[in-house]
Amino acid sequence: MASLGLSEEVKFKSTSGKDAMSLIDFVGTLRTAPFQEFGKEQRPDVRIAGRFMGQRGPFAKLQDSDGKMQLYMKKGTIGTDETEQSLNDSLVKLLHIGDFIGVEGFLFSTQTGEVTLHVQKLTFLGKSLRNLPIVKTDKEGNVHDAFTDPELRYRQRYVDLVVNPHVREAFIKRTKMYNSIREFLNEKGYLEVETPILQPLYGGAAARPFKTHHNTLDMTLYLRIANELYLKRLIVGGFDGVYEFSKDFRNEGMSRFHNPEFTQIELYVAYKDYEWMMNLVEEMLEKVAIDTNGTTKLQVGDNLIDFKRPWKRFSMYEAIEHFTGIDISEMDENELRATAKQLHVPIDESMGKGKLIDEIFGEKCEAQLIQPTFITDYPVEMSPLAKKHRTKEGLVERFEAICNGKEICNSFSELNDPIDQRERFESQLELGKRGDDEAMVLDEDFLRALEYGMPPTAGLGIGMDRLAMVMTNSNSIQDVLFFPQMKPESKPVPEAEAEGE
RNA sequence: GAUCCGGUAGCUCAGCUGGUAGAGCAUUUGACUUUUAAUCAAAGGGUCCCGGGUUCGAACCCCGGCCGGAUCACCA
Repeated sequence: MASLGLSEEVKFKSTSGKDAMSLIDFVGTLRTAPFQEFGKEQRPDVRIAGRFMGQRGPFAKLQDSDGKMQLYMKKGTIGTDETEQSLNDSLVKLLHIGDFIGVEGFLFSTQTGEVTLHVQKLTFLGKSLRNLPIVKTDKEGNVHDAFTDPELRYRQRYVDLVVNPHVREAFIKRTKMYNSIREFLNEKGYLEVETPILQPLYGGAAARPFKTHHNTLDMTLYLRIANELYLKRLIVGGFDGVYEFSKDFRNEGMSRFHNPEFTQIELYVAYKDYEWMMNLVEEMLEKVAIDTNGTTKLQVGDNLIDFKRPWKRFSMYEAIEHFTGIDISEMDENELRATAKQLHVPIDESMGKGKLIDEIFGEKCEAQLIQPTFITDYPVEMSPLAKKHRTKEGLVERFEAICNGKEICNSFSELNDPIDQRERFESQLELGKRGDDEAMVLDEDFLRALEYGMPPTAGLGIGMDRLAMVMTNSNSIQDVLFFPQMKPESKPVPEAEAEGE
């Protein structure tokens, strides 16, 4: 904590007559970025504002949202008369790392060639009472005293963002990713929509929900686990293409790939199928890679991943045969069970045919798919909302894109046969009765919507956090969420409370 | 939920076999008005995560707990 009292600082400011420059003057005025390409000649009347980030002799660093700029604050030169100069010299001595100041002066290039603002006017704008961790980088690019403790970084993201430029860059990339997708979909004429987060029935995925209660209606509501069923209602309503960036909530385990709240984009387009959607995904994610990183080739961990079209496509059976040498396409449940055992895939007795196939794939194939790859044609048991395959018995028209060993999207030709959909829900209910707590619940209103008729539709869901991890080369979902979920800090009981009321 | 690792100054970390709590940066004061992580000098700064236990003596050993990370499990 700074020993300099805040009141002292404020008093100083109020007596120094430095309010002449209004705050408005710093809003929307020049930032540091335009000056980084500065040449040799001086450039007058430059005004910037930001955090004071330390001083050595007359040279100081100012940091704003674009980066850092050097200031030259020579004693006795800031201000128009001696009184002001003397006050400013005192103010400079009182500055603390993290304080906000506004400065005005002329730009010049120092002996070492660094673009520097020679400060002629100085305005105090805000006080920092806490010591920011000082991260320094030397000529070789080595980082000293980095602010690295993950717990502190996540709990105090504001500090992380101030002192770790790579962190803010990752979040800027995340936003670019959203913008890129919006631009792509809007250009195709699809409508960005919003649907309920509080839902009386949770559907569209298999997951345990968060449950809450509405007082006035006196009813249970769930935080959505997906928005699929609502977007399809909109397709029934006549929109040709709708999408939503959807914050979804799943009351399940946490890991470096799972946060209880996360974001998916879901897209539904009428009169299309999953083949068409595969092409859209390739085109869109290639663009996203370029828009976020300037290239289709991204270094992710140890892997160089190339989003350039076209991507490899495997059916799930082909993928399993490719990685295990076993053709399971004609096997019944008992043969699949034997095969899983032979491959040392952990299984249990409750697993049906579809689950066994999915398990073999997940265990033997998924992690080995590094380059973006489409896996198509999933078992019908795993996909109660997907349309049955037009030629392959027991399968649905579904694909996932796998990248860096993880699923990044899921898509199918949507089931638009209301009778089939009712049967699928009913078999989900059967699974539920047999103890599958992930089985979907039957949504009568959704079925009613389908009964009015839904055009053939292609649907897509992309895990935005997973995609952001790839696009920013992040190892944990926490690195692409500003405020990842954490347990509360344990606080010592304040003394006032300990003394009683 | 399981296993492993970690928690010491604002930050990054040392701390040996259990024996007075340490460094660098940051902060404060003074000098310096210069450059480019780190000028010099001095000073201040600690619930060693919490609670028990063992011991003459615990940051260190033991037990329990809290928080975090990794891996696994779970999660289509």
